Amino acid sequence: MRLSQYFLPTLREDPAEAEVISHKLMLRAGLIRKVASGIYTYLPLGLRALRKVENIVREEMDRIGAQEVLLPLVQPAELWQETGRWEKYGKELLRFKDRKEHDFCLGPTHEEVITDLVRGEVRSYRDLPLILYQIAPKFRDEIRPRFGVMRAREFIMKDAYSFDADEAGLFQTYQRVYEAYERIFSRCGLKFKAVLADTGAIGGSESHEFMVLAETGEDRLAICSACGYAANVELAEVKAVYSYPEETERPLEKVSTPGVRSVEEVSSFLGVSPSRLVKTLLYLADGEPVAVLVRGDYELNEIKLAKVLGAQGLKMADAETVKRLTGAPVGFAGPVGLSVKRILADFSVRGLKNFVTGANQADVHYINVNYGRDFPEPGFYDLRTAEEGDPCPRCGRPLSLTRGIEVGHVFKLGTQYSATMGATFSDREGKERPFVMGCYGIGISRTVAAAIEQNHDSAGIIFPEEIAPFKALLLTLGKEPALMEASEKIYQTLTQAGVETLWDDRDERPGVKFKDADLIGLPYQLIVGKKFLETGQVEVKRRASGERQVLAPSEVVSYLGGKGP
RNA sequence: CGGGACGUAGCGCAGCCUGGCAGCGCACCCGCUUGGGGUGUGGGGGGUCGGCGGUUCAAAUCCGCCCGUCCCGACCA
Repeated sequence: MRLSQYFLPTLREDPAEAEVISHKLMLRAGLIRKVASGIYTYLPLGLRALRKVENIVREEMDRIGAQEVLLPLVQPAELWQETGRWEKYGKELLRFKDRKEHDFCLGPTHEEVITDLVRGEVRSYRDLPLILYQIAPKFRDEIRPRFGVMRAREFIMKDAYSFDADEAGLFQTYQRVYEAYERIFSRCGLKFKAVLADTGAIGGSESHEFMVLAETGEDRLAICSACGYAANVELAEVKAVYSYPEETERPLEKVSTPGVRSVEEVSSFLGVSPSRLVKTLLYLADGEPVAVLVRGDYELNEIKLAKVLGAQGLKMADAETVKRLTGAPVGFAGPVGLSVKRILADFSVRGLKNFVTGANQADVHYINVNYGRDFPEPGFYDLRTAEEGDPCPRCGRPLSLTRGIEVGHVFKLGTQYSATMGATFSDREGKERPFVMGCYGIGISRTVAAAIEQNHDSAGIIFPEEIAPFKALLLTLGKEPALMEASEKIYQTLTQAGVETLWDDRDERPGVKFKDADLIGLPYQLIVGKKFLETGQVEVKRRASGERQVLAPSEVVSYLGGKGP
């Protein structure tokens, strides 16, 4: 492709709307343009990168025997009503009516559609296992789209669904997909980690997330370098043992703490370490009030809490509810005399004596609080978020925390969709059984963004070779006929040899061409300029290392791995 | 949805407080110049100042409502 005719609008300056690096670079390098919040157009260069990722995914999915289909983006309400998700899914599901006033939605995921397809067509255990996948747009009306295509409302996803006869089959299929994912992200040139994950809204029994390691990632990961345990912190079990020195219980006492609410404030006001504070958090679990006690220096994990409570919907009590339950404004809740029926505590509170809590009264805290004496002993559970240095739940060595971008997610679904939708097959004995399902996603557009987040420098993108839109950029520096002729010849030769080459044949100064070259980040830059006129040699610069070497034009093709004539 | 910021040429911004000719840089078009890291120079085109309403002799500027965008928190590939 000749750059003089290629639709590649690059920007000199960072667009004001972009905050994270991948977003800035994708806009500046002419990969994407925004149409509305969370909705993007892919320009030719961006689309090529997207297609590279898609093709890797396609090859690896096909390799494990998965078959590609294309499911509709627009889906009828009836299917969603069958599984109950029409009501449960929430506002991310964009609903609308057609001209006949029938309800439809834009597909945020496709379990219903695929299960509907398979229940109609697959009758026998002989046809199993079956893995179907698609690479297609999804729409999720995210509350807050951000970071460009990293968290967009419309995005490209590969979603796969597996159907097995039994749990053992699902186990094997899950394993095969898991391994395919490892190959996919390795081939994309990414540093990633598969971690244990929560199953969230999709549901299911076991799940792993594939995380691209990056500082800007929205997820926190707990990793054990000793035994290889890796989990999203939202899930990571805390097995810490808390040993508190023996203390005699001192008399309960009220202290005046005017306007002092947060753990930090109380801690510095009373001159007591946050670990001697117990915060009382009020939640509504399916509408029922619950109080949760967590040591002041730890963070409550809402996912763990929801699981312990078996609650579908869990939300923090709003200021009014807090006032109603405690009789005090937010910031002064405590377990002593609290009229909430259910009180839970994190293990970190067990054994703690003479701690500080709110007194359910404005501007007052209690000191020397002891459970069992001042309020009934609560049930103790693992309710806090894992922290750096907590013992690994598997081997006990200290965990380290890092950040990641979720690019893939695999779930064991079991029979929850097939059973509710009546998707069954005949087993060997002729008995009807529900399919045992799995589902497997990859954010294609997010993978491109994550790759850029992980591979860039101050000058621009450094595309990993496998997903680069082109392999090489040929830069012609100058207008002399000899340069243009030689460049043309190199360009033709490379193209014919199957080396995807973009030729910067524009009438621009060298500086402009170099800046754009580094910005768009193709792996190789082939420079034909003054030195070529002097020596007849082409200078090859690797974008990643900056390493340069000179080659005769005839050597360039084989250097870049082109096919011979 | 709560909290914060912003909306002026394609992009990045100034002007607004204190109402009075709509500006700067980049990009774009024409000329000359230059030609290995965003060359220099001369000329030129491009604006419902987010929208609607109000105040005023006069509104980008003051007031009200609305829309949009971005950032921070609860969702997810």
